[in-house]
Amino acid sequence: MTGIDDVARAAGVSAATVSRALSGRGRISDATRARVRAAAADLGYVVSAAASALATGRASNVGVVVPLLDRWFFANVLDGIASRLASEGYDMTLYSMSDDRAQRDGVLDTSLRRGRVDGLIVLSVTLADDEVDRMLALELPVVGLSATTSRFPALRVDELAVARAATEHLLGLGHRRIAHIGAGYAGDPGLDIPSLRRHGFASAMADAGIPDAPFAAADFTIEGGHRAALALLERDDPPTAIFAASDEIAFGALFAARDRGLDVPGDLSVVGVDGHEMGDFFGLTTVAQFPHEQGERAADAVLAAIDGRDEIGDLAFRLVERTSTSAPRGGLAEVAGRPSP
Amino acid sequence: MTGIDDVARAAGVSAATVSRALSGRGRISDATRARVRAAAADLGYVVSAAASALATGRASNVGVVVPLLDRWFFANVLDGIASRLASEGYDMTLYSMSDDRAQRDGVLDTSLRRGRVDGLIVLSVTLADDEVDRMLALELPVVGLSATTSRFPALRVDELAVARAATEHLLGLGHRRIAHIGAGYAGDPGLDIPSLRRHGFASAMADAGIPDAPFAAADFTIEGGHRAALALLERDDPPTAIFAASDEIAFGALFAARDRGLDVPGDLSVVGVDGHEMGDFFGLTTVAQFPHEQGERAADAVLAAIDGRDEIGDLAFRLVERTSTSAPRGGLAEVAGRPSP
DNA sequence: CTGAAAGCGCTTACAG
DNA sequence: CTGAAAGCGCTTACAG
Repeated sequence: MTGIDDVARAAGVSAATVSRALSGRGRISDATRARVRAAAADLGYVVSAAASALATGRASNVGVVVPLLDRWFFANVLDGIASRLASEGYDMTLYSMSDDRAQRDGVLDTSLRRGRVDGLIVLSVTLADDEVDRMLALELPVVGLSATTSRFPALRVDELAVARAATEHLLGLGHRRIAHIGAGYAGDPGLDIPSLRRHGFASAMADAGIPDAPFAAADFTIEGGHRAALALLERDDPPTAIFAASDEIAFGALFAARDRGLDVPGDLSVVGVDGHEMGDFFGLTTVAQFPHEQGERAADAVLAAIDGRDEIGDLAFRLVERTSTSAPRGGLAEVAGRPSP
Repeated sequence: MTGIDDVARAAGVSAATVSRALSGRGRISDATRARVRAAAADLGYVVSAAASALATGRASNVGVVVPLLDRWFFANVLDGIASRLASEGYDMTLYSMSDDRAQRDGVLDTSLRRGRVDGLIVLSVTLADDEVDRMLALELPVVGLSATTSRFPALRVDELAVARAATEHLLGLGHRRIAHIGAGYAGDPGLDIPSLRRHGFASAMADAGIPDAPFAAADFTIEGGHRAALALLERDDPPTAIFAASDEIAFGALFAARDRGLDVPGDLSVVGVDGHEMGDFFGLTTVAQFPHEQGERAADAVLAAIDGRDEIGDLAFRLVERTSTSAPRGGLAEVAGRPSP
């Protein structure tokens, strides 16, 4: 491999000067800098990551702690992180935290302690308190993305507002019998996403004068949504609209409507959350989140944190109206300028 | 940060001995080894990646070159790679090769040349010849996964056999009017996956005495499959079965059948390829591949290559029969023991 | 089996 | 603006 001395020789300067020319740090004449850079490009020389890291204490590498690495959403987040990091000259190494105890310990107690990274992005992994302790003990800048703990800074979307946006969209169309499919109150109700969405739904409904809006529990899958929606549709007063806590749940609800011979949106309106890549095909109205952009934001935030700056803030979302929602059949939709009684 | 000298002091030995005890290399008494390891565990000491890499020339890190990091399949492959690598003490850093020219150059000419990795796994990125040149110039062990070049070793599934399995499943059920939806002949027909699948289909049909089986082109999406299937179903002699080159295409075909009021599998059988996570919900018969296992195999293969060994071989696939395929209505299915005329 | 010492390839005060 | 030299934290022949 060609090293710094080869470049120094080719450019007729010392290794120190090569280092300065390439890193941009320290004063150096424009002429020498140009000569050195040309020589380096010529020889295809690139600074060794290990030597540079050892000498400076900076690894130019960011770790990303991910849950089961197999969800559509996370893959998109990763892509966003990677693209932003790359443009700043950082690499990205992945640490996957599954449910396997030994594996998690390995990540926290060994992998992450090797000093390979300058900072950490933690995607929404659910961490036990002692795991957070160990992560903080690393003394590394940490940025969470929808983290389920508040012990390190995290980018979040305002999930209460997300749920309100979906619910108010339905209310605005004239629906009153609106049901929610999601998960029950699980972890910290102030941070747990399913809890926040359910809470946002309930409070939007209450504000509209509908205190006990129906709820059905489901895990975040098509199957779960399908089953829950079927149950909801069998009630004596079936809902005219469903707010599903995720797009996959919503897909399940859409299938349930077809199975029951219901027209969407004529008989049943459905709105989801996520912006799933298949949503367009299903014509699903949804509150889209932007995983790729979230990844970029997270990358910017760690880089800022590594730099001692703070770039924590709220993440965007947007209601995307498609064909799965409309006014209820025979419903009294509010018409602009003619307020309902 | 606690360093090797702290451990040496605590254990009452030299740094050299600590290094030997922790790495397992070099002779050392059982007693000292135990004492050193205890001291290290006590202090939470872990060898610095940078220092170790610089001293040994080994980074204990594998690079994974990935295409647009946003497909379900790749996410699963990555998960497989990560889990296997982690258990061998290796980290995994990702290099994403999008369509952006500058970004690809950055990966090939800079990131990968930093010496951060001991080996490379290349997921099915389509590489230009000069890009392959530059990758080989790295002089790193490289293992491809379904690579579109034969200039480095790669793990592959026998795509001809995959297509035959799907087609023969349909033929065995008694279908004769079988259509294929896939992509046209694109790259190297001997390596390009869509081409191989189409070719496998055509040859299985030809072997069954059906030379010019219908084909419709589509990109590998639900929309593409939907459109192509609709076209196929409008023919004078619509197919009784469709072999789709991917599960997403197959989903599109399933939707097309519903749109046309066709019963699946009564009026139309559909078989896909992939083992998509939603396949079960759709009841889709498919030729499943195993992305997680593929990832593990790829990890094993680079590790072997780093070690100078060869572990290249074929990847598994399996026909998974669900409810989207059956004998054609009124078709003359072969009955066991009663061969058809 | 164990230690002292050189060396891995850079970076950065320190001089000049 | 530029160079000589020490140092980053390990590993590994070389002695003993």
